[in-house]
Amino acid sequence: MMMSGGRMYGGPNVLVMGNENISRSADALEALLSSPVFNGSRSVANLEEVIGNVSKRPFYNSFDQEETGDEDLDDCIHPPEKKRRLTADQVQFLERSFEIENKLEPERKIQLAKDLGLQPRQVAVWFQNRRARWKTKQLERDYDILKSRYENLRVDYDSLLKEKDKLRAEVTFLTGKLHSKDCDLEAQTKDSEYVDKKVFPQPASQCVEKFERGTSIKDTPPSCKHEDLLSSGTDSSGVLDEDSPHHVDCGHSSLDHVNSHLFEADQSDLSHADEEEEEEGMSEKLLPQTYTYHLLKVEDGPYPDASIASYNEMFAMEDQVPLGPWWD
DNA sequence: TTGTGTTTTATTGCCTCC
DNA sequence: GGAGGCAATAAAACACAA
Repeated sequence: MMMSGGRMYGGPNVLVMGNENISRSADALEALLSSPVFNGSRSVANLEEVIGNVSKRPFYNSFDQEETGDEDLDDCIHPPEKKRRLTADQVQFLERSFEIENKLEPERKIQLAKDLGLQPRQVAVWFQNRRARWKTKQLERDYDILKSRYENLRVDYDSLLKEKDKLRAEVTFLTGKLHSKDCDLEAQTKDSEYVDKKVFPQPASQCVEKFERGTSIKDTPPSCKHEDLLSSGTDSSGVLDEDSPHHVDCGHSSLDHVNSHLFEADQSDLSHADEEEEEEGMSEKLLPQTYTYHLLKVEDGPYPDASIASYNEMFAMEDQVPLGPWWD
């Protein structure tokens, strides 16, 4: 006999009717109704009405077994029966009932118990355990659904990542292509512009100097550094030797033959330019856009600082997306 | 046959609701 | 405070490989 929280339960098939031991009135009523005294001739007629084909096998747990008051007394003296499983028919009936409604009202419980030849308490316990099993299954289903969704998202993410890399490579490729084209075009433009018109906005030395002081270039490419450009062919005043092959645009031979002309440009333009620079504090502004472009491209590509920053940011941000199974 | 893992039935203790 | 639900757990029943 076990007591808990004011409740009293007999063994699986043992019922003790002592009122002082039954604290749950409903259980007491159920016990009374389930007892052989009140329900000794219980049949499965109602069950047959509902499911049609019911085994005529006697239910192990029913009280249809021949019992007498003496046997009840024996149950008090002898250890209780071991628990027995419900028959397939009982389980089937309970399952159908559960499908209709997974909660059990007292009337329904008593009716089911009657129909199945069980104690109401057994029916209640079966429903309780059945709800627990259903909940577990439901959790498993939910888990599978979430896992499946996660896998789908992961696949999507991976393909997007690949696409991103592909696009990035394409950008790099096209950028390089654009570069070389622009450089060639530039060279041609300069050839025709400076050679034909004999116009140059400022001396190359000034040009380089402005780059050094400029705000848009963090590091002048090593091969195009101020020192490199001035190391040979410059006099103490920083004026380039007219015979020296100085290439602002590194590696472009098309400009080689005009350099001497370019670096001999009138210094008067420079003084004016300096004034402008002082006024606006913008060294780049005084440089021909093409020079800016060429010096930048050597190391950073053809992007102004802002563009480079945003470009890098754009890709860096995506690379930081954490990914990992949430259930690990 | 037996050891072991799984399923089913039942109990216990706690909690919420009325 | 009683009734009933639920989570955790015990224990019997069952399945199955070795």
